[in-house]
Amino acid sequence: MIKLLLAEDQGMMRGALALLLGLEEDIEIVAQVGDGDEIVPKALETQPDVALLDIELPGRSGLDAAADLRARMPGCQVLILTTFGRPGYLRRAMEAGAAGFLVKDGPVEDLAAAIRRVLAGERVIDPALAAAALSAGPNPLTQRERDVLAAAVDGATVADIAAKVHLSPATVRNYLSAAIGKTQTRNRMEAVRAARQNGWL
Amino acid sequence: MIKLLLAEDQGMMRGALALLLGLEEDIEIVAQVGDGDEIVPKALETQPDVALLDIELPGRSGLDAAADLRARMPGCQVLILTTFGRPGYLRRAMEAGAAGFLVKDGPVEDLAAAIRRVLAGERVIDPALAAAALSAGPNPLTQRERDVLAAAVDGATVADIAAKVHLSPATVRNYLSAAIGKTQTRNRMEAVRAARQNGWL
DNA sequence: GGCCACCCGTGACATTTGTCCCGGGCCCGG
DNA sequence: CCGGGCCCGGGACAAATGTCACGGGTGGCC
Repeated sequence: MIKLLLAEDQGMMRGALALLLGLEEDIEIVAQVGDGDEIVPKALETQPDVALLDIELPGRSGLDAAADLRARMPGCQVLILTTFGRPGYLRRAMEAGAAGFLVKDGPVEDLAAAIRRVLAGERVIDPALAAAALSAGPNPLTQRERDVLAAAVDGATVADIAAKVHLSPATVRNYLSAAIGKTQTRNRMEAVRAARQNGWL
Repeated sequence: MIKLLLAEDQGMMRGALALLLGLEEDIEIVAQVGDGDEIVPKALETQPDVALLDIELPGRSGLDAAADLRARMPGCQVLILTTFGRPGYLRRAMEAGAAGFLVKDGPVEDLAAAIRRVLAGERVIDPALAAAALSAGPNPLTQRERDVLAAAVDGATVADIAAKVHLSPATVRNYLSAAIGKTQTRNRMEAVRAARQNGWL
């Protein structure tokens, strides 16, 4: 019996997946969570064999939780299930020690199969996605550039960003300019878009 | 037996819901589509009793399709199922003649129940959402303001927008200014954000 | 007909944004 | 020790953006 932890914020999706996977004879859902902060505690409590994690969750990101989980429960395999097949996400998932990476676009049938393969020690990754991740190259943005860009997401002015990140306005503009240059874009908004698209955030 | 059409772009979600609803004794899925343009043709072909529609789809929006469907198949009830409980979405869904509006956050159990209630002639709407939709008031943006704002989503410059909408750059700036004023925001990005948040698009 | 809302455009203006060049500090690797 | 990277700031300048006032056109409504 494969013991499974399911982390997914959308109630309907979580419920549907739980029911679905529960129908499989060899799978048992031992925990369901809708918040990233609950993943590790619940896992330690219920000792699942596989953790199926969404990336974008309230609280901690599924990727953060994955790294933690690998460190604290090496026997538990991590399978990432996400809406967005962003190259940077895949890269970070691999660095966090995930064994597999699925996008929610694919057919449901893949899911149970992937869980079994992951438990058997295989790696499960969409080949097209892997190619995209490799061709995209690593994240060119520096830590501060990411911070500033992240603070600029919803139309904040330079002053707003400066306040949020505790920096001088002048410095903020310098970082923004650098980020715009590295992303090969023409302004803040495009830079944010490009960074998110690639999973650089 | 309730004949159901299911429109949802995420393969995994669509598959999971289909399997799930298929387990109900009184529900039969007669069609599954992942593209907004396929909704009406498929419905005409399969004659469902209820259409379960996502809003954000490739091709036509689920809301557009809903209006069409109501006009061409008055006997088919429309149930909107969406990730985002935006006031404007709910409003538009009602105007399009939808009988129900569910968000994907809720529990799966609600779904089958909602389908049956809708078929019985009831309206299914989250009360909190209804209140929000009423308090938000109607869409204050004019057609052109929406167009311009929509063209500005991903960081396009004034020149880009002007080209996309076939207007003078000066005019574009005026419309943007008006939209910013009406949304009570400080710049393009915030205006776009506010408009999307409210479902004004 | 007058009023009003929306459409489309111009010109002028202040502010914001993006760029470049310049400092200084820190730490790491050669 | 000397680069080179990242961190943090300042100043100056051109370009883009947001605002305002102003034209004219259309069409609906009273």
